[in-house]
Amino acid sequence: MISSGKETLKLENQLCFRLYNLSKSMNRLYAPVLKELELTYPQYLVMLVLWQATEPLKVKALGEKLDLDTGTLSPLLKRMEKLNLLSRNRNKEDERSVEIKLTQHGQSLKTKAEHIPTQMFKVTKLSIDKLHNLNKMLDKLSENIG
Amino acid sequence: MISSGKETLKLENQLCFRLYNLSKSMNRLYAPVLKELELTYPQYLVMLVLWQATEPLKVKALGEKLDLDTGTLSPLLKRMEKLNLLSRNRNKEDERSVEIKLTQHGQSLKTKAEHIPTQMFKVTKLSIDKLHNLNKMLDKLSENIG
DNA sequence: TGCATTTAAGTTGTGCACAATGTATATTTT
DNA sequence: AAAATATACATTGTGCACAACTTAAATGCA
Repeated sequence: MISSGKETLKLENQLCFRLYNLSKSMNRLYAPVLKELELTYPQYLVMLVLWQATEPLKVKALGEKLDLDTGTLSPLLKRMEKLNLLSRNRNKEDERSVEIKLTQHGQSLKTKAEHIPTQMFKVTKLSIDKLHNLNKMLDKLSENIG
Repeated sequence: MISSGKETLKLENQLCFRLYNLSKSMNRLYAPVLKELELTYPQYLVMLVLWQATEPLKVKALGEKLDLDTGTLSPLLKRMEKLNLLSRNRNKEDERSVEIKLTQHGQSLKTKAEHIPTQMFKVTKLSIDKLHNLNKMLDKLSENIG
């Protein structure tokens, strides 16, 4: 039962705590694998977006895809530029925006990353059906609270 | 299909990205509600543990329940002590350990927090059955990767 | 055209997470 | 009992997240 009783304040009953812990667990799971590419987890997410992109992406577009604001993205992208993963250039047509492009090094990392999703899927020990089902439930939840 | 093909590196296909985003969304959902109690989300989790506890908890025990190490907990608990939420005292029997106890103020906040789980449950727009089902799937995943 | 408004990034400050290391106390081993 | 090991917590340093604010360029409109 869901009511304002004794049980509701128990840590173990909180969906948010499960998501918080799973997110941390995932991070820890990815960290050693990504270390081989010298990437942090958020940097990996940026790379995922850029590897898919067919043209330079503005910071704003990146932020929308990753649900991150410039307060997070600006320093993150600066660090990635320093690591020679990408370039940041002011758009000539609109000097407000900055275009993010992979460097050759950044592009070349894609090959080394291609095994990661499969490897991680195996670690979850989920069947493909269960994964799809879970994804669907999480998407629905995202839609409801996002 | 799961294989090392084109699709696997797509951001939208990553379970980890869903969890990462949902965790952030949850945080944002809780932030304004917790602000009324002057708590951050991790501080709220600490309070959930302490509100349930029948005796003072050692930092280590708290860390195990929350899956946080002392590098995170020590400064977090210090901030909470400063906010007059809890006290930190060296154990007389074992000077290595530190006992965490709620202050009266910390204890009194429990009443003000009692509406939060129910309120948050409503926001998710999930049925109780679906919530239980999702919780079960997430616990299973936790067990597999944790 | 001039000025207010909007838009795109960047900056500042706070609070986590966590790896790596340090410090002090307790326990175990010899 | 002395030395080695283990335990509990703290500290340092890096990298996010995000709120709040700033800066500069583009757009809208009187």
